[in-house]
Amino acid sequence: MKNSITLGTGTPFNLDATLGCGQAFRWEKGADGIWSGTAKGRAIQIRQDGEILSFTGADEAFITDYFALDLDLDQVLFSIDADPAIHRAVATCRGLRVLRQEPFETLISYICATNTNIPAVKKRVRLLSERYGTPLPDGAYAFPEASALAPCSEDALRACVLGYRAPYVCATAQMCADDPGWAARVAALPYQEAKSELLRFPGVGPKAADCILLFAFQQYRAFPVDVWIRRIMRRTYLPHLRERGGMSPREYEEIASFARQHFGKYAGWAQEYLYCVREEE
DNA sequence: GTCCAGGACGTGG
DNA sequence: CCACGTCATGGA
Repeated sequence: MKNSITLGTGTPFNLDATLGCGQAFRWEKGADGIWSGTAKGRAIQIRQDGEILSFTGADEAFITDYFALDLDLDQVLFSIDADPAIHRAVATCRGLRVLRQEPFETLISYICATNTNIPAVKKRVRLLSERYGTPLPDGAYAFPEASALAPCSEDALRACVLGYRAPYVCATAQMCADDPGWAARVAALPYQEAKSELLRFPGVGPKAADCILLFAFQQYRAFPVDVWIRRIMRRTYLPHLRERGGMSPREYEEIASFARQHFGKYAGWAQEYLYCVREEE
């Protein structure tokens, strides 16, 4: 590995938890302990040995930014540590960090992530990249630009096993290609307005919008509620919620606003720690 | 085979 | 406002 960063004791970091928790879909861990993946047009390999982070394909500034190593994690964890349940999650996954991902990739990825499971999302994103992304070293492919995805037919996208999501990806990619400033505009807005902007994209509902805001726009009050998080929140904090069933917009907002009140302005980080330790039953 | 998954959308009440 | 059915796909 060409480059390295030595993490101080004041910079807790857990590479496995960060790349394995399902926030990014383009990383794989090899048997040698090395994670291989792509981010923002780079093919990167990275491994962690205690305080030593070794990597190729990017410089120290890029790695520091992508993994948010410049953020005071201890202060974040202290602020969300509101009860025994989140305390346990933090103890288990300590060092998990919310990435700073690329907006268009995050937007399309979370449209592909509706009503499905993580392995299937990874396959869709991989196929989109291999077929419409720029080749990178070592047989990797960058996630395609909006201008590369926009001309695709619905059938071509359906062939990337997008299923019924194909027309959503098609229409959203065209909107982005026609409006290259969309991400900069969203980045400049406060949470609620930014969320309203994202909800204009076909295939983006409340949950996907919150994921995009959390993972690509550093809107840390965003609290995505999927079936896992709903289950955890019902079991731990909101026992009056129905046992199961779909989530109405009202219930989604009830859960998310409770989380913001309970965990504070870094509720999204709490969400990632809870999601990381999710269990069946 | 059945059930479920990082849900969103259209329709009818 | 709400409830409900539907939408492909793959893994358990």
